[in-house]
Amino acid sequence: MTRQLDEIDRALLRALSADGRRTVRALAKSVDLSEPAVRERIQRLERDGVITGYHAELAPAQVDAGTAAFIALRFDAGRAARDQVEAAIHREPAVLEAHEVAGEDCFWIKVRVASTAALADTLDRIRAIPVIRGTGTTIVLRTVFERPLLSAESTAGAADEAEPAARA
Amino acid sequence: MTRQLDEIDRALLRALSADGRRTVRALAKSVDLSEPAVRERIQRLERDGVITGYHAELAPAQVDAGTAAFIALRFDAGRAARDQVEAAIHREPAVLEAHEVAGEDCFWIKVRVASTAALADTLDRIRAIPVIRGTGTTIVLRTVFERPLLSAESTAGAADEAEPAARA
DNA sequence: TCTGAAAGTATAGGCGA
DNA sequence: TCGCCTATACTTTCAGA
Repeated sequence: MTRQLDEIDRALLRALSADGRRTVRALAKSVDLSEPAVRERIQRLERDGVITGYHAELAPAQVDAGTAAFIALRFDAGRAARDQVEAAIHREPAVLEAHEVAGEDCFWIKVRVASTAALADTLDRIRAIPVIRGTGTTIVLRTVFERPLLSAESTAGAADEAEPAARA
Repeated sequence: MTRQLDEIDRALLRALSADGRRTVRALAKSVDLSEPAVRERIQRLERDGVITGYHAELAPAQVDAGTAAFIALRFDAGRAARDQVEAAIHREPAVLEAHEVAGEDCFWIKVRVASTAALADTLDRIRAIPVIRGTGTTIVLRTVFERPLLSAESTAGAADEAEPAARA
């Protein structure tokens, strides 16, 4: 059910990806359509699951999440074990991403915690999941950058898009 | 310059992290403060860099980003080489995250592209950066979940927070 | 904390491809 | 029929007392 997106849809997605609070009015101006037309499109993008939500981006260090790490997980074969691991890591608030990867490891997860001590605690709880057979932790010394999907796409032609956001 | 956040600030951050478009009115109701008081707090959180932006979340598969991979980069020692790599990968739209990590590898980056063919192209360009000495790619077979900071925190007490969002 | 003005959002009805 | 437009009613935000 992959909708076909035209250039206007993509421009709206780029704009909302960069600034999720941009007003319909501003969007309408930048794509040169009327407000109702733009609202229509955005609602369709939401309904069709192209836009899956809107979120504030927070500075990790300011919300007790200044320490990041990737953890590779190896665990017993079989769907039951995998489901158990998924449920357990989903319950850990520090785990922000979980990916099933090719290769020897089964999962790679990204965690953000307040300190290395907190990382140790999280790691202890993960190692305590019964089916887990091993973990490998890679500490992040510095996050160079993180950005949302599409935000780096060239705006090719439409010379708008500035930055930050700030409510209104 | 780490601001001290009280429980109300944290509740606001949780709410905006889960739904970046929630209105001041709704937020005010959920934390039981007046609207101006809440607006005040949010503006301060933005000014102080706790909230660094607002973004729409997009379904990767629908925007030519259905294939994810992590790439470990090894490159020449020294600040000049590092700066060069940073600049080069920042120019690659497919690179969504870049982290300097402890261990043998220098950087770990996360990429999202349309296909494995596109991944090969991206990888070629990265390998072509002069100072790069080696890469190691780990393909993501399936992303189990991804979530924003704070979104998994228990709402402890305030029984609100539902979901998706959708403009108004 | 409240109130009025300004800005933004939603809905309806009509036009043209 | 579908997508866009104009016009109007409504909600939210914001500044000053």
